[in-house]
Amino acid sequence: MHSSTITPIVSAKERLLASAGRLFHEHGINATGIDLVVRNAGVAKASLYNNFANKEALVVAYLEQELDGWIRNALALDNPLSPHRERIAAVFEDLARSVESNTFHGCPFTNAVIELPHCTAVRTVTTNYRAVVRTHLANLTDKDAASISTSRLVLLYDAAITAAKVGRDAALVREASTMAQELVDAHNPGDTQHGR
Amino acid sequence: MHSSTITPIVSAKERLLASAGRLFHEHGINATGIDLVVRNAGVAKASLYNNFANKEALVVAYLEQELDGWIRNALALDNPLSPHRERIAAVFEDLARSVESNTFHGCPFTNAVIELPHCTAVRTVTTNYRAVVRTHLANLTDKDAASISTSRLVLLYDAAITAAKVGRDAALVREASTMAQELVDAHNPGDTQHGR
DNA sequence: ATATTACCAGACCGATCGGTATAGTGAGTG
DNA sequence: CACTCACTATACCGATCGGTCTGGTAATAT
Repeated sequence: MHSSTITPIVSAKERLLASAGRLFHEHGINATGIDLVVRNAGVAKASLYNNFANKEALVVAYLEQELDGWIRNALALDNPLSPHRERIAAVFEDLARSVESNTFHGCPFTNAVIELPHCTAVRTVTTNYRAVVRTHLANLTDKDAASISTSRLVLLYDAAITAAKVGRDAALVREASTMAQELVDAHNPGDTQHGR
Repeated sequence: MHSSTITPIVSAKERLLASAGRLFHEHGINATGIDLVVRNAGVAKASLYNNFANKEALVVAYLEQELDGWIRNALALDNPLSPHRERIAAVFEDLARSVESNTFHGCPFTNAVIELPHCTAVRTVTTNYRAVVRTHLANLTDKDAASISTSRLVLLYDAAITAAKVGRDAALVREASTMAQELVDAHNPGDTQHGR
């Protein structure tokens, strides 16, 4: 296929992924039937099975898309010239904002693992996601990814998401943010330290 | 009904709740059909609908049973004569053990909220559960339930559970435990303080 | 001109879902 | 004895599930 190919404005595959992204995330994976995904995408059912082997493959593609989005968002939020504590705070602040605007429906990976506890493909993508989060948090503090304080940041991020989704408590999210900043401060007594 | 009534060794309702407890928790609520619950309980389908209005009512009863079990377990684990930090550590240690023995399938309330995001009855029981947890953690440190450090303990408990279920990482659970103990120590400089 | 490709519309499939209805059993009570 | 009550067993219901199949259209490639 050459670059001159026009094809539809957006391909059936893209529309399906966009539809799956909305529906799976807002209403859950098991509660979202294939027919609904297809109708919502404005696409023929056959187009789904031309692009994905089955529903599970669609779910995995959806999660990979979410992982990609997480990375993009994380990089967009980060200012490498800011002090460590501010870079960390930005991560939590983004979460707190989405809780308050009621656009938060939980971590797509956690939700997927809970909805499909025996699906190994889901576990694999989720493991990738968690590694990415850990690495990113480590980068924000210029710490080795294996360090104890990185584990603590991961824990606080887990906590904030659960408190947001299950507890519906933005104050808890902000408290987690405070804890994370204190953690960074404790390891960087010089305060206004900068990233790479 | 007099006390002389024998009835079956265990009633159909009890067997249904036991069956639901196992299946909902291990395989998820949506993945567990009514027929399976009934068969696993060794009970007639009609007996289910004689005791519960519908599946949702069974789910709520299951969660109430889990809440009851959580409280009983928490009290059994607690030694009010131990120092605060040990009382807190016991909560996390119990969690870490169940992760390592692969008997941990996540928080039933978190799982239910994610599986049935639009069910208000599930939200209600879950809110109760979270209040119970908060109060218990506050009691373990003799702190006012509204205090900041109680919020932090709640966050660390959320974190430990998520790290266990999604991250499958007992080391993270233990790290959360350490953080909780440090938190208690910081607020109780006299160390070997005792409860009520 | 022809073959291929990507797509749409929708009928259709067997399986399973939550839930109901029918019929019968066995122990406890008046 | 008749009656109730909790229970079992199973057939059945409409709806929906994930997935397949047929048939047709429009654009591209050779």
